[in-house]
Amino acid sequence: MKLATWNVNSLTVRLPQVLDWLAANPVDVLALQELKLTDEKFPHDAFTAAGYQAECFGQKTYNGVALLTRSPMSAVVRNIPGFEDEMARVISATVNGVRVIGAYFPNGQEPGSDKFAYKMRWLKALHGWVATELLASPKLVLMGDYNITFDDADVWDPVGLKDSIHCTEEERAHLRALTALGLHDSLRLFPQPEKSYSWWDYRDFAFRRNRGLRIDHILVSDALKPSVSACSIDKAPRKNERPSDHAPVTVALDLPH
DNA sequence: ATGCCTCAGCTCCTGAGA
Repeated sequence: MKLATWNVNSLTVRLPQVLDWLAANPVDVLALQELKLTDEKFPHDAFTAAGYQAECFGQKTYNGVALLTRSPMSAVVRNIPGFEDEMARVISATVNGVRVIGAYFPNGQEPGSDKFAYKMRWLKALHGWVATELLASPKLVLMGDYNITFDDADVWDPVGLKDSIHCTEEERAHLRALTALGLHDSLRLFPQPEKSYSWWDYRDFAFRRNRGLRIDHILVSDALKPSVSACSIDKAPRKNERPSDHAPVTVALDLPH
């Protein structure tokens, strides 16, 4: 079973690239973030033709998430139950016995801002909910655009960006609280190239200079960890014309069928 | 550096992203 996550920064603009990527990378599950479109505009037909069913949670202009799967989904849940939120950031479903959560974590803008405070509240709510989910569904994958780096290895300029958004100790403490639930950073279970990032600013030739951050993650639960056989970041779509600023991340699980 | 790109929308500028 292969799963992937990709912040596409407008599905309207990126749909052809998503279809191309799926054709070349026929994963079983793809979590999408930043659709930037409403449910009525979600391209169900295009994904059906590509062999995927979709559950979407759209929103106008900002946010919006979806899950694409080859097998049927059950128990689809939108956002974090019990956490009032105007923004469409989370969609979860059970696929082939695995609980899959796709999430677009808040950006936070700047430490000390209202948006940062919202990010902290959201992270706390996510933690409580995921803890409950793990009890009911030990085989769980939490993947998406976390908008948080784990440590300096995830940052192209750890000195210059120290304590800036995505790199603060407060954000990282929330990320560690998630891993403390028994979740594992899939990418670091395997050797990776030096300076592996999943996002690069559109400006200043950041991709060409590999000035990026690793903020898109796939966390797998204790129960799934022994079955993880690979995890990688696919930089190829970032080289497309009109790319998303994020690259997809893929994980492979060896699960009995 | 109040910049740099990119996207959506009450679209020819602004807000937000990260």
